[in-house]
Amino acid sequence: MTILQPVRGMHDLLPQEHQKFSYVINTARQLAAQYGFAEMATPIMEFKDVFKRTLGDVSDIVTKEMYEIADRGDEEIVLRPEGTAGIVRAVISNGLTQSLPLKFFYAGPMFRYERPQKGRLRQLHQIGAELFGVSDPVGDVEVIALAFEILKALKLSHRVILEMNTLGDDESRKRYRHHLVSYLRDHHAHLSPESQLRLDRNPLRILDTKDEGDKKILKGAPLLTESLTPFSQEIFLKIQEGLKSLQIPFQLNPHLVRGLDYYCHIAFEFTTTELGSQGTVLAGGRYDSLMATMGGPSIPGVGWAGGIDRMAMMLQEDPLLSSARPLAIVPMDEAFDMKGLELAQTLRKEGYMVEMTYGGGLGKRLKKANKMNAEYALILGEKEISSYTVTLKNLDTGEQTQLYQNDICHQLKNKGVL
RNA sequence: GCGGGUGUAGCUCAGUUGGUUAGAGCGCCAGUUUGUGGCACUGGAGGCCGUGGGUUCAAUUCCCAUCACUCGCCCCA
Repeated sequence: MTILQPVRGMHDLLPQEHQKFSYVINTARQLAAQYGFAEMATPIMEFKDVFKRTLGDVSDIVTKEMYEIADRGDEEIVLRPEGTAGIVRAVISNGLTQSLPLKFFYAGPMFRYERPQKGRLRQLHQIGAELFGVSDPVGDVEVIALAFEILKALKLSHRVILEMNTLGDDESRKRYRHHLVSYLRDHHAHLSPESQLRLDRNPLRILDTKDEGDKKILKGAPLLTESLTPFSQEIFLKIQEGLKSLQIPFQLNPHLVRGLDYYCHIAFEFTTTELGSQGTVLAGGRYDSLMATMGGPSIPGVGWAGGIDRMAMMLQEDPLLSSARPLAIVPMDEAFDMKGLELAQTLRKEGYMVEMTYGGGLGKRLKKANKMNAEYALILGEKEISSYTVTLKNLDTGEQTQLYQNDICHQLKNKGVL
């Protein structure tokens, strides 16, 4: 038990859980396609630089949460901690920027060296969508709409809240940072130690502190909205109007921020209270300067990433998820097993879900058929073989009928067995 | 990375004020039923009491460490 443990923060996805995973991914995949987001996949490993450039040298993700791989060469290689940087890198390295806009969807594992908790694994899984080359707020709305529809399709939309804020353009943010820092400096002594640190490094991050003392101080702090340029204000209003006209509910949260410099304008998060402190289910924003920061052309982008693990956890026992009931092939003796498997193959070709039963006599095999939740059993014994028939038994009612082996699919359909 | 909690059968959990063979329910296997399952009854298998060390005549129980999980912080999806 001890030695055979998985690596810390890595989980096995057993069938029951995997089913939920697949359900989340497939639902998202299907909707993304409908919205014109083309699925792509980038490598799980990237040069460290890809993330250093995009996430910045100071962010926690880069400074302490990356899995670095000992490469045989001297390259600094890491397991990707998030998806956007890899997509942007791929867009640049493959020269995809010739025809815009670009819309991409992805799903896959990410790795962060954090202390594990429920809903926070070291190997986490995300779905994500990115839209490049559209600076119009309608693009933001479309991207958010996709996220909302996915959550809705998963029946989670009424259990999450969409919180939104704007970070404005560079000028707005610069102005605001100045106001905020000068306000907080006056209260420096009363701030929490974390916030005191962030005051120099990343003052905007103080806004979403969980420290009660900090929160009190922040009540009197200047708001970002007050520093917004008219242009930034207009953009934010357009997004809000767009969401309203698509009937996507949202709440403004002036304290919602992003720590990274390339983020601008909209920042949004779908959050829940059902998962304890790991409440963010899906989050995103606009990152107009990211592509240029990485050394590509200056192309605006907006996108989001959603936590599959967290969404799967919120999924109720959905009847859609419970697997369909198979037909069970029940040879009465091992001598008829091969005959049974042939029958199984015939039926599978017609699209039936068929399970073989192995070992034991009729009683034991029916028991097994029952356990696999089969609706019908197809029994093959001495009598059946000699008369070229199969006994069809309804395992719910116990009712039995004889079918001819020839053209069995047709007879099954006549019996209403689909 | 910081602080708290937990770790006994496949699962959910009792229990041992330190003392021979550690229990229950569910699940699993078998039998009652060798051409008829579910239900019922009877029986059975399954535990280095997370791991390592210490204290002790004796540790699953007490102490320390460690690993994993978990709650909060940090951070984030």
